[in-house]
Amino acid sequence: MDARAHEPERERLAAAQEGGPGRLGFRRARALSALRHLGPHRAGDARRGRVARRPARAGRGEGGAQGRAARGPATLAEKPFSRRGWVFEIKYDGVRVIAERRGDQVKMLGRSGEDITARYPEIAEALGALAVPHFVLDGEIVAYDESGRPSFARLQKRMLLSRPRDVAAAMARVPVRAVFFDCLALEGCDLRKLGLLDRKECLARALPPAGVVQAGDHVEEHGEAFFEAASEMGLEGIIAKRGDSPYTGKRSTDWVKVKCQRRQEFVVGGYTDPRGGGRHFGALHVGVYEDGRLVHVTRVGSGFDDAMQDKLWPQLQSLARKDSPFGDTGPDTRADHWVEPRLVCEVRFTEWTADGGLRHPIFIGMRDDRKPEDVRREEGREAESEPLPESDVASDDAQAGGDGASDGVPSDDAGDGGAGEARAGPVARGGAGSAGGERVVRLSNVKKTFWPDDGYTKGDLIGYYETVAPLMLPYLRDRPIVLTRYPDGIKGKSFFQKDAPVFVPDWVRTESVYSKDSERDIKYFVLDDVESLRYVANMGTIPIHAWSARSGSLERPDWLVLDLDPKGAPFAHVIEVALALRRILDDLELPGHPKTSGATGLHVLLPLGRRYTHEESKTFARLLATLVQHEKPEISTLARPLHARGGKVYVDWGQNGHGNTIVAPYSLRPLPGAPASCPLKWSEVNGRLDPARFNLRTLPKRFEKLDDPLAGVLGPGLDMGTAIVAIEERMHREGPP
DNA sequence: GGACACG
DNA sequence: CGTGTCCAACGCAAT
DNA sequence: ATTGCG
Ligand SMILES: [Mn+2]
Ligand SMILES: [Mn+2]
Repeated sequence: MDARAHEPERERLAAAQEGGPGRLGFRRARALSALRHLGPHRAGDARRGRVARRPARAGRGEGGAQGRAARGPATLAEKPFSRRGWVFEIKYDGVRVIAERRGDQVKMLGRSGEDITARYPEIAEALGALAVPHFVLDGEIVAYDESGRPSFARLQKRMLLSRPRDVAAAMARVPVRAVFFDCLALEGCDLRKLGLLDRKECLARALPPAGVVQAGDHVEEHGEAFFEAASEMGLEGIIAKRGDSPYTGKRSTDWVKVKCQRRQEFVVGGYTDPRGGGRHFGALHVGVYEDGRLVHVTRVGSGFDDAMQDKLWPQLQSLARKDSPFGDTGPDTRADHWVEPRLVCEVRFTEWTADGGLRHPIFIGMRDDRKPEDVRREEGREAESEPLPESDVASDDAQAGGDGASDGVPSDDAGDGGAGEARAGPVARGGAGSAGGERVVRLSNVKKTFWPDDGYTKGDLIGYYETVAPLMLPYLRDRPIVLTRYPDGIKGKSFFQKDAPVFVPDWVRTESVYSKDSERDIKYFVLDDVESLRYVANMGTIPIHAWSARSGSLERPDWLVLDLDPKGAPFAHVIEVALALRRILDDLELPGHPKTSGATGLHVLLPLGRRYTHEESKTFARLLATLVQHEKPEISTLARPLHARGGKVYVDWGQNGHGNTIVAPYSLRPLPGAPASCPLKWSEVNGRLDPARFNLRTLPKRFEKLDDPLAGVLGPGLDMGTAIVAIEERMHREGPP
């Protein structure tokens, strides 16, 4: 999944080391004579300059319960060190594993000796495929987050599974690898009495340096440079071990851990102006007390969201003062503003710099349980696990938390499901700014490829929406919408966005809607005009999802939607179900208009004319869906769980509640070919219908000479009362569903 | 994509 | 300048 | 309470 993505980091680490002081001697351990007959794992493998990979740092503070329990109470060092005879390894944030292979038999044991082979079948398989048929290895199973860093939170999604079904499903979502750092036995030789370096030499002969199973890297002697590079990469930490130590498998006092991340409280003494517009402030000025006076330490501008800025801003205003509380120990320019030093915040960082600043400061949160006067520079506090502080003697029980980085791949209807990988794609600066109230979008990166298979760029995306704006805007105007953003194109990471960030120019309309769930107002985008549409397109928005209700009548939807979702079912069946629905609507004298979802499904919209509530709409939709399913029981279903659908078309009536959305008519989809959700005439709903034919390139042409077939949806609404009478008559004729 | 901080 | 880090949803029902 | 789904 992400193998590629890590390569650059690996190179960086290697480079950082080579350039480092004294250049690292990758002294190869002497090959063991007993094992000389084993060739190197790869032809010509000198393992030169190979260094650790694997960024780390999310997840539990402590390198995983497993590691701790099994590897014993390694002491914790405050500072990295370099020492002859010592070996330095990356501290992986994973789960301990002992893997044994005897010919065809592979067995993996967890920390307390439980058999975890079935839980990680891909690793067992990779071990079974190695050239060396007999071994016992000690290592760590690791999962990675989107940006390629080890994520204990992700790994937990697999740690608890046991049913083969669940495991198989999770394999695709949470790929894992195993990194081994020790070799207990190889080709029948017990290696446990050998020194660590010798065992690592054997390890390198059994395992490749990269892959689903890999030999963990290490360097000798030069711990500081290694630590430096590890910190640079955001790794969790390093472990130092004596190079000549025999295998103990258990507690080892000659192991020393050094963590990269630190955190402590700081006093807020001011803030800077934001560089762009939008935010209240750019960064906070923070410091600590030293000999009774407040000393400036750093600015910290990363880590708060808009909500935190909003919360902080009034407090900063009320504490405003003219001169710097840091005296002459900090900056004082026109862009700096000062406050009474009464607020305390917590900051995560990698290290103190020589001149008393911080490297990589990240704001964590405000702390009101700490008096500002008590805030001093602390020497030895390393960071705990990120989401929740946790006692050191943690058990292995799960706790979600994590960085909340759900790989939100929007699906809407019959979705692709193609989750994006984080790619090391080209990065470019650029801005869409509000030039003094001027309704002009400054487009950025218009040549960036968004659909690599088709060669369409972000400029094409924006151009498309500009072109179809006259057709599309009637379905967007006055409506809260939800963006699905793909800033790096359809293969990149994606996310939903409801709340308009503070930096959007004020000429883009927003509508505040209270969210019960998050207990706050969400400022939804509202796209009333082509400029606003261009603005969100420039943000990398591909699909636009629209509410069925408009501002001013948010509880009274304009339409009802029935969503026909295949998901394995043949498209011909979708057509057949849609036509059955149409016959029912005709029978009941109800209006209904079809559109493609843009993926593989069809939407049928019925005008409601703001006559009913969302609840009423949903109830009526369920009634209609039931009639359809009754009409086509062999090929349609009302069952939501995928496994219960049995290859039938899902008649989804449930997307008619408050706050539910549909892919807006004419909206593009993040799929190869750039298909659009395209309104249809009923006469087009037949066996020759191919949804892929309506796309970024072709759709504008289609509507040059075709009126919007969906227009009726915004017209007079249907009458449920009349329809229900007709339904009763129909049931008399045909029997109850 | 856009906001930071850093080198 | 370029680089890296952080942030950007929610409402359900089923188990 | 956690997950699956859209
Ligand atoms: Mn659908
Ligand atoms: Mn980006």
